[in-house]
Amino acid sequence: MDELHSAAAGTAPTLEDVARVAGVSRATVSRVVNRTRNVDPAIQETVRRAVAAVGYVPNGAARSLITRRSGSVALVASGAGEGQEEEFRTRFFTDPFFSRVVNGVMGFLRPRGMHPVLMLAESEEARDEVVAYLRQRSADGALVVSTHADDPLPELLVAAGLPAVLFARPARPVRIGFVDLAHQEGARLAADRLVGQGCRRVAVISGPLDIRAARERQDGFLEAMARHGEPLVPTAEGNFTQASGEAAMQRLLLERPDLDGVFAANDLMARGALHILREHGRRVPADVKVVGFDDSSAAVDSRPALTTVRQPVEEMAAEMARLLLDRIEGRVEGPRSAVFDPVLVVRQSG
Amino acid sequence: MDELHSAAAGTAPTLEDVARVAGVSRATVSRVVNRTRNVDPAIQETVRRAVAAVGYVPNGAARSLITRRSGSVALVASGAGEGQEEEFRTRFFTDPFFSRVVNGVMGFLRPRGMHPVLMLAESEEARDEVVAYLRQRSADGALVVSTHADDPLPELLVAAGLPAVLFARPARPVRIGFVDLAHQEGARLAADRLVGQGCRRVAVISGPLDIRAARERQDGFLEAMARHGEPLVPTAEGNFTQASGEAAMQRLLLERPDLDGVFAANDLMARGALHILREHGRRVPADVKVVGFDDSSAAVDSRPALTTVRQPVEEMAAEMARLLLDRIEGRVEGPRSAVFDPVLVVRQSG
DNA sequence: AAAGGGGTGGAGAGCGCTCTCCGGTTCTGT
DNA sequence: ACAGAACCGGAGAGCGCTCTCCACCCCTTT
Repeated sequence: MDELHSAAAGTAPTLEDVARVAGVSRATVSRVVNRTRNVDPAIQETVRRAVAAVGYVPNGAARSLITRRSGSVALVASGAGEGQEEEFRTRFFTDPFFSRVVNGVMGFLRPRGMHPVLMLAESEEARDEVVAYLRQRSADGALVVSTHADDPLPELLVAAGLPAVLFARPARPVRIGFVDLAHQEGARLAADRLVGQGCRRVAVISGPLDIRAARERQDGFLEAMARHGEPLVPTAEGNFTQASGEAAMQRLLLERPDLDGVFAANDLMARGALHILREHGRRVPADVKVVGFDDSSAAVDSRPALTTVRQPVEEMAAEMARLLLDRIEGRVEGPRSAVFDPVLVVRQSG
Repeated sequence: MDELHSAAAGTAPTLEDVARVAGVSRATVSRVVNRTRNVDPAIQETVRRAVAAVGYVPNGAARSLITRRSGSVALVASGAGEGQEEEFRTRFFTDPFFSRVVNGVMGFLRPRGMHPVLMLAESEEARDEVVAYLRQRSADGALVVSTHADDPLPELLVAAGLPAVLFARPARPVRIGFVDLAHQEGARLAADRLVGQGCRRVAVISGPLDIRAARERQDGFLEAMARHGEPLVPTAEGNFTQASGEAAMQRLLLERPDLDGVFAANDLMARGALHILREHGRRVPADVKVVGFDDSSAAVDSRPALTTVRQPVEEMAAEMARLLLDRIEGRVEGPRSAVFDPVLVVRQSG
């Protein structure tokens, strides 16, 4: 009640107010509130009562002015080539990948009292804003989900001495931490599966080859197929959207009408392939087997449900957050990284 | 170069440093940086040069300590009944709805130099944290995406006198702004469409009926069907996930094997219905017509693509952000709201 | 019993910024 | 030509907090 009253009074109570009510000094109240030093239990109780009475909540700005910590981290969606900003945004937000990253990051940050601030860095202006935001200490560090190979943001952050961790290994070697997946290994799992299921004429729907992960998935797959004695595998490039997967599948069917296996570099494109295959009268998995990548919600939602290579995005995002907090809180010095192992998840499509 | 140098020196330059280099007072630098009052052009130039030379970026905490603005707003996913926290999170993050809200909110906030901080309020503890976060002025207001009817968060925010706007009209009348859709009207569009396409035996897959929007969509549909002389329409309740839509469709087919039209309260459930219908040998739209709701990415991705009722989530989210900023910046006094009109989007499924 | 040590509360100095005043200069009006 | 207004830069007070000292008390040690 008092709380509401003082809130309605328009002027939020300060440490000073609590101190006056409790009959102690500002410093003592601060110590009780932050559990920063031993305080006489009786006084502690008095202070807590006073805090409750006036409805005190510490002012974040005043606190972070001196602690030099904001309690939040920037979660940055970075990438996009020149003039593709709009496309980047819609693609990024439509992909289940985004939600999974957010979910994983929040799962880690929340119990630690930290919060993610969403930012986009799809243009030079936006990148500068991200750097400025961090430099003005509005966030303690950055989690960067970088898609494009030649994204300049990681290097900008490193140059400015700002704590940052990437999702995906940077294209050029930069002194920065990251989490990543063993994409090639994942692609190998897909290849082994298709071959193991008796496929002899397989094809690949790749992601944009200027994205490292997309290239690694393709390379890993082709390499594994070569080892299986199939050096000639037709490929078609998509951009990780379902529509692009559909288009790629169309092209592959034209090129190789008798194909009996498809590896798509993500589930969304695999789902597109499924649609096209059905339209062309191919039964999956009877006539053609399809293996996706990611194990996103799209894999479960597809009919037939997708056999896919699991990328543990939530765990990776959580680890990314952990690496960043370790940096921020000074537990580690140099950049640290973690590479996760993919797992094959067998469902109906292959 | 200087910029990098001073950054590397570990101690960020302050207004004082810029003032010294420029040979003016702190106040003048502040005025130039903030364009807050006219300053002699020559001095402006000198100051700007000094700012660039030392690589100055204003400290956010110090600034917001005095301006009482943080430059960010909380974007809160609120709801979840007792003990359903986990389910709430996965459902929320899997639904394309979430991404669309984020996209719309960012589109509006970004040009205005504001940033969304993601928060979850699926438990009492989490709700208190959200309120505390706002009371400590770490965010200037809250955008609340509330799913559950008896969500206490809106009232908590109002009671604390905090600026907030909801996505969806609150269940109980609360003095708070919101954006919403004319759900009943949207459902009517769906009913008219199905009847207009010759459907005589239609069924409804509804959302969770303790969610206001879900109930309105169902009520609106049933009412419209009654007006069309079809008072008896079988319904099955889902929870807005594809899996629940599949289960609901199964039940409806059992109850009414001869149905020729289905209205699903969102696209995800409609997609589930599509799958079940195909498994049961029903052709869409030849045998059964299906109309969804939302016009999310799921509508476009489905085969056949969904005829659906468009909810302009991005625009609504942007409007929600606009209403909040109006409140924060004191342009309006009381809570203001906006209700959007749905539009029928015709594709293949109905 | 005197000296030393650990624990606890208070005083006070800032963190880096904005903003109100104030004094000085230049412009306007009569 | 002179009063008054308009304009512009500087000084200085604080926003609300944390944190370093310092003073004090009580307990231990010789």
